[in-house]
Amino acid sequence: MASSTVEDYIKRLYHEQQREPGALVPMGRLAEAMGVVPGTVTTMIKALADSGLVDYEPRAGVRLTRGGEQLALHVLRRHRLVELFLVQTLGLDWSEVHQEAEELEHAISDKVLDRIDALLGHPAADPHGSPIPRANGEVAQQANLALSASEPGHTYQIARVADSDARFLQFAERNGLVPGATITVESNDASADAVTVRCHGRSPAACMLGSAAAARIFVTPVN
Amino acid sequence: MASSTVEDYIKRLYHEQQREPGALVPMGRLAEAMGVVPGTVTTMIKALADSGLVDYEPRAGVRLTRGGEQLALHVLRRHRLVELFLVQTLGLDWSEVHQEAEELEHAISDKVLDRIDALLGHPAADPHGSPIPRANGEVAQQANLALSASEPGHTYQIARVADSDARFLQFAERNGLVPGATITVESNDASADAVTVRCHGRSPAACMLGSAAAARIFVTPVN
DNA sequence: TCTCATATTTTGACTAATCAAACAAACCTA
DNA sequence: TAGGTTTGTTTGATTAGTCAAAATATGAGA
Repeated sequence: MASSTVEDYIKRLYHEQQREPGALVPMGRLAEAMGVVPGTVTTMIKALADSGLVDYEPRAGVRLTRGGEQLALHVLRRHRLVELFLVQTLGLDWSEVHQEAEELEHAISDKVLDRIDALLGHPAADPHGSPIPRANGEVAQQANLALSASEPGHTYQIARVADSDARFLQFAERNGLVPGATITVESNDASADAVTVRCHGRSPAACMLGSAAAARIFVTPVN
Repeated sequence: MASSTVEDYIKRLYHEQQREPGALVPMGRLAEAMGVVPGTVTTMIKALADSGLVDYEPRAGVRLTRGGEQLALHVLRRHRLVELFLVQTLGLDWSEVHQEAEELEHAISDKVLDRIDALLGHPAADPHGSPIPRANGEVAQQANLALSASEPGHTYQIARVADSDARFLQFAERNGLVPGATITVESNDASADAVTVRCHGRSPAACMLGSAAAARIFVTPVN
């Protein structure tokens, strides 16, 4: 059984790897993501390499093996099902469930997870729009077009909102920037470092986001 | 924050102390209950004494302080609410929830716990009939008359069934020996080391339990 | 009250995960 | 390509929790 620390490293590595699939993740990046000093990551990664979960290339970086990826998907499935459960069944706010799920994902058995999955009707995505991996390790491809890279004048549907910052999620919710919402990009000006969007079916006028914020919202083109 | 190991020691100590309130629990007993060697308990208890959770009398035993008891009740509240939740909301069998709750009780936040409490309608007892401590630390007194100490010919209501052995719980359920059931003791013979009970409103004839099993069922007299 | 069995404590060692700080390699850049 | 910066690795320590086995205290019986 993988310890919850191991699960966290593997999950984080999966996450970092998503940005550039197949590439080696540098140790420093993983250290920052995990909130530990680089030396700790070196030690840990060598142990994970010994147990076959990662490929480690000294001084270059690290990458999940197939087995490591399966573990990551398993953890992610737990995390995302728990998040949805907390919103759907217990009525928590989507901005707070990420933190809660960080703990619960390590404590939940497969049996309980299956019950939750059934109770929720075998959902495909968590409250932030991220796909929930199936028990067999399949995952739907997730939307990867960031709002910060969108075209002015075009219309999109929000697919996914990065889930780790509670403040940002509250802001997004207040402005109707939630998965499923249809928006039109009014401007996306690199020099102003900002994006303006109009949210369909909403009374308030357009809202503006800095590009750092816009980079946390992922969309799919409509039509 | 108490680690989950600390929470386990405190919870176990509370449990051992229930048998004889106020008495010192010998180290050996706690070691056996925790499944560790005695030396480990000595070390751990000294640390718990330093943090004010227990009173430790070397070579005599250990006892919870008021603060330790509050922590125990808090852990127990989580444990029992989780058990009931698993039965009521997720449909698990009462024989399997104890194990599941052992893990979950350490991972659940107060916020989630409150939601569960509300969802279940602020229940007073877990699926095995043990009282659920209130958030403020109050607990109802639990039934302490063991079926093994019952009087032949008398009628009782089952209040509580010890929850740790899944096999026994399955047996109890099959025979209608669940909290709330009304039973009449037909015989309780010390020399035969067995108790025979008739379960009201049940077609099968009386069922028989060894006194070790009967000691795990707690009853309250009717009339 | 002496002795022995039993319970408890101590000591030394181990694992997992971490940090601080010294060290080494890689990589720019002039 | 020589130097300096950045990035990564090593080393030595630390904390929590544990075990094995040696040492010690307690209490009960003779």
